[in-house]
Amino acid sequence: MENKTERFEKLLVKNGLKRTAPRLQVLEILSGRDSATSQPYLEQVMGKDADRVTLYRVLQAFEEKGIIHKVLDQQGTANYAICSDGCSAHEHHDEHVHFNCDNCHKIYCLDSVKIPALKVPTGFKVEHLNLIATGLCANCSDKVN
Amino acid sequence: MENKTERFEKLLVKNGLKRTAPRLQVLEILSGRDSATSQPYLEQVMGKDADRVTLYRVLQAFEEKGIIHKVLDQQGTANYAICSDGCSAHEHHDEHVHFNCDNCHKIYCLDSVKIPALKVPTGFKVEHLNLIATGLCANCSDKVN
DNA sequence: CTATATTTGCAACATAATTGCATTAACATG
DNA sequence: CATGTTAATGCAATTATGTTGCAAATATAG
Repeated sequence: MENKTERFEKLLVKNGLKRTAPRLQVLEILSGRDSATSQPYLEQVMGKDADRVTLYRVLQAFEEKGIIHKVLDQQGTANYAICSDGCSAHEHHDEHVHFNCDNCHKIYCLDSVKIPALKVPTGFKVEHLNLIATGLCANCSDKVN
Repeated sequence: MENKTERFEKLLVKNGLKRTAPRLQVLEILSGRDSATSQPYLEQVMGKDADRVTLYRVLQAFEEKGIIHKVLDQQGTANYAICSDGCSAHEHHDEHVHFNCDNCHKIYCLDSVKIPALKVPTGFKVEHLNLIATGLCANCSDKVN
């Protein structure tokens, strides 16, 4: 099996980004979680390993290259998840539903749930659809009920 | 025909809010626009008529009472629109699609477009759905093409 | 008109994001 | 593997955004 870090390094190179510590660290963290990761959380986990500004820039670069995608939760906080294959600098294909749990506040990418096509008024040209469901995730609905 | 300001005053009273200048002004501005209005825009338009803090509080009060609803655009900026009838302090019924124009950045409430029901993985309990479409609005797709 | 409770505006504070720039590190090249 | 070039980082300073406490002002019930 291919080494994870190795995969990340290739991913960076493929996108013309240098293989630096903060970038690899961000990829490690994001890949180790089952839900999207908030900017504040990343900041906290990275601690003094990287400057706050660097984190902003890493995330921005990754998003531009299509390595990660941003999801805003109901509070407007940015959350990031690694894109599935098929995203690129010019096109994001993250049109799956996101689920924002009211209890644990995690954001899940429901890759299996596609957003249904939509009929909009004449004149409007839909480019992307962004659907966020809120409620209780599988974990929390167990615990709460 | 009933006077607009009069209607707003009733709306405030009905919700136990006092009929103050900043509140009426916010309602005037919001009602005079065909799309949701961003917090920064409101701040700018109100200028020195009301303090920034007052605006925050007015918007917060209105949202709590179900007079307006908040929509976050793709940048995470708060935008506000007057609720259609049927919203109250305890329940918002703004589950229509919002359209965020990439060109003019306006946010339209597509009241006529309902969000289709969704099939989510076992365990997830959906409470609310929030669908934002991006692309070109009717105005801009005219001009651009 | 007056008493009372809300609401406002100000000031201070707290948090989040952005920019410019000098230093450092990656890596292509010879 | 030394080194020049370019990209990336970290720091400091700035700007933007949001929050809190409190005194003064104002809406409205009586």
